[in-house]
Amino acid sequence: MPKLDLTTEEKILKAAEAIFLRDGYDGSRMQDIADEAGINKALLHYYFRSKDKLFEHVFDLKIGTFFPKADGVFDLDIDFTDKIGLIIEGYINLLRENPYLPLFVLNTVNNPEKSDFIKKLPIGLMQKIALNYFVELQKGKVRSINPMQFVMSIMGMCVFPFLAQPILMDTFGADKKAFDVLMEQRIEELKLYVKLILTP
Amino acid sequence: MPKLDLTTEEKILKAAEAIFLRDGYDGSRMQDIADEAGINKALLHYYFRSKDKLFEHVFDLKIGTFFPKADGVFDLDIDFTDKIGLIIEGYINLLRENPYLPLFVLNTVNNPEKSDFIKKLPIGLMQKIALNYFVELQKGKVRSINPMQFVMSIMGMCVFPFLAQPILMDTFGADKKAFDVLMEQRIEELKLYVKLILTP
DNA sequence: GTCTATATAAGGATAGAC
DNA sequence: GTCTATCCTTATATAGAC
Repeated sequence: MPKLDLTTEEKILKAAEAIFLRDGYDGSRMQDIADEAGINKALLHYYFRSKDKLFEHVFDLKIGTFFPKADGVFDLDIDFTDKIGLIIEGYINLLRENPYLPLFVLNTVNNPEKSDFIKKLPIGLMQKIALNYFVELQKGKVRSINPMQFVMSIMGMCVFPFLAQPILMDTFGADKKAFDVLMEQRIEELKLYVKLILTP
Repeated sequence: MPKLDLTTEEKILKAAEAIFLRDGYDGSRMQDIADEAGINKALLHYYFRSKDKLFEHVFDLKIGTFFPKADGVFDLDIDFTDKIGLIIEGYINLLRENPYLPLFVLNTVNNPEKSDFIKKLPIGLMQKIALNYFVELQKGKVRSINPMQFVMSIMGMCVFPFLAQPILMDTFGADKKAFDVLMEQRIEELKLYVKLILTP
């Protein structure tokens, strides 16, 4: 796959992203990245000095998309339940574009040598959801639950199918297309679950 | 940590499990496993021939615990909702004992070179849940949802916190003990969610 | 900036003594 | 069965020509 209109640095980052996300940090070879980029190994070091540094660049570029992006949602004049629904919809659609991202991030933060990468994660939305939940609870518009447990549940329900994609595809005899359809349908299913959980 | 009352083979398997689960296949070194077992590298090969073979032994030993074990549950004379509740309780308690297991399994099945390990997964319970769900649906005792999506959701809600444990501990400023308490509380929270989702 | 060639180290696997 | 010493391949990283 030629990327002739990109600068060398862009070619490297794009290739590194593909390889690191597919094979993980330990499983990736600088040679594989060079091949994917259509250049040679030495250039990787010329641009990024080391495998570690290259990895960190890739991580920084992708990290913004591990948590759902939904900054404007809480300014909308709709029910809290519908706001959560919009976040879920945006998140699943984002994961459909980046199916390998969750495993990549979770491996990184679970790697004892890379645990300080946790600090890079944008966890603001998680806290924002919990905060807004309490406001709604005061108004008596949502059931009394544990907001941390709720947020973990939302993320788990959105992320897990992508982590387990190979298992699910094998179990259901599905291909990539069928899996994607399943994820598209999942949006409405999860919106329903959220409504049932939150409605008092 | 000495394990003097174990046979050498047991010592190796125990050490290999610890290292493979912590560092993953690619991140693990035969030397690390030997050190952990208190023996030398050569013995690993004497007993298991290769790193690949050793890994497969560890995988086979642990794989039974990736999916919840709950064979007897469906014979009990209780509501379907309560059966699911028992499965969740058993599963989360199992994960509390094996917090690294989900990432280990998911990495393995997502590894292009180990994708045939998927065949080893005991997915029987997943199908059993879906099957029993349809029976209950006929009786009108549960809401009409998509059972596959539901099963994925249950697993995601149970498993995700353990995958994201380092993030959660950092975010909440919690230590291992506090995290474990959070997971214990999670059992009842998830039982509530299931009840709200399934009750017509 | 980009390449080829090479240094240096790490890691899996084996040989052979005990 | 267990050890030390070593082989051999692979991988990161650098040197130096163009």
